[in-house]
Amino acid sequence: MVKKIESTEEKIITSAKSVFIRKGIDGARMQEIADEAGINKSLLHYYFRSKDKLFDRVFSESFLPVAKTISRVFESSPDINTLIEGFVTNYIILLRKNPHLPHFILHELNRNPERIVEQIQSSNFNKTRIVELLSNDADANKLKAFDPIHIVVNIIALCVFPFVAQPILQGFLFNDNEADFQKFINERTQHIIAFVKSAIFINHS
Amino acid sequence: MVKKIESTEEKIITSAKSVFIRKGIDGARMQEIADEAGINKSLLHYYFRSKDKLFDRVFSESFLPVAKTISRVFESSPDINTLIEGFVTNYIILLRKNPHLPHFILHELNRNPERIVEQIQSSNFNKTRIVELLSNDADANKLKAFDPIHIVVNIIALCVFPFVAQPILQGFLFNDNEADFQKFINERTQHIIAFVKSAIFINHS
DNA sequence: GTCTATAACCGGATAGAC
DNA sequence: GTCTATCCGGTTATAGAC
Repeated sequence: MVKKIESTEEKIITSAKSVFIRKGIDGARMQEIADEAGINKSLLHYYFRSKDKLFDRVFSESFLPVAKTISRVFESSPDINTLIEGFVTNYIILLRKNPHLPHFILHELNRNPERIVEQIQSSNFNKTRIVELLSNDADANKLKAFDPIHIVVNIIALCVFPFVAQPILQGFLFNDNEADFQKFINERTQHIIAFVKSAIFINHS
Repeated sequence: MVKKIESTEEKIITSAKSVFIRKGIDGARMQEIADEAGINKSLLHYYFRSKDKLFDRVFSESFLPVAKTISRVFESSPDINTLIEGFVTNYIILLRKNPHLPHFILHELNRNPERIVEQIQSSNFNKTRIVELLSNDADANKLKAFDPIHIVVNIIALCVFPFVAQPILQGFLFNDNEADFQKFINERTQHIIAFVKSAIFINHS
């Protein structure tokens, strides 16, 4: 592992990500971002001019990898089985690396939906792909007659929700035991794949 | 419908709910709450002393009905079928009435988990109930061998996620067409019930 | 590019008249 | 109980030296 020397700009982005994701744009303080980056507060303005512009940069850089990952799996899967396994596996890996990302994105989306309309467009996500895949297998009588759109939402919901709701699940279900929650997350990929297949395939073992 | 005359205190609570739920505690402005209630800003402090205390009141009043609804269904269901149907039906009704509530609760939970530990306790939610129900039917060989905890999380995720992610789903999947999204939500109760049953029951039609 | 000092602003909270 | 006026702390943003 090479000890990477970060430029000032990179240091700012790194710490800004950390602070914005934890506190949201309103809760974040420029001072805290500066402190965490080990630089002076006014340098933030020198590099990014305003809090809003810094936030925009952080949001894009956070959102894009997620959209890319989803998009890539959807594009490259030849059948519905591969799609489910690939999507859940890769998405959970991504979420484990960035557990607070879904909450951050959902929060800022709700606060300011316009901010990311163009981000969605630019990620050229092809939603018809899964509909195609599901339709093919449905024609072959292997699938139950569920609406493909609901199935897509289900798969994403099953992956994302535990991360968004970590505090409440940990409190309610695991008596605030973080280790038990992590164990739960570790089992999650296999569980979701089995659960979804069991739901949608006819005569699934 | 009786035209209810709200006291000043009630008017404040009503508008504070609306503003806090839309903006979060950090984004909310006392001035905006006062404007929406049609009263003077300093009256907020006369009635609730501080923004934090006002927020606490709003949060309890928002969170409790949700906890109560969940708790009631869990307690009163004699078997797993009734539980799934009752839970999904009642929960979606609740969410349709308060579409921004999940996002609000999840956001404030992430920002400040301690704030509601006591709320969770006071709702005396009995999590062992569903485990019992699932274990009984599992013994009777009617159920597949899924971990009950995952199933509980799955059901909640399938209900809650579309509401938390409304802007992103509407943008991605429905080309920003609100009516299409509402149609999707209308189908949701029946879909989730069918999907979950199909996943967990052996030889489900 | 980086720092110190400070301006400009905003928002929660209070004082006090009515 | 309700209002107007004001305070005061904190936060973003800028000016200017180095």
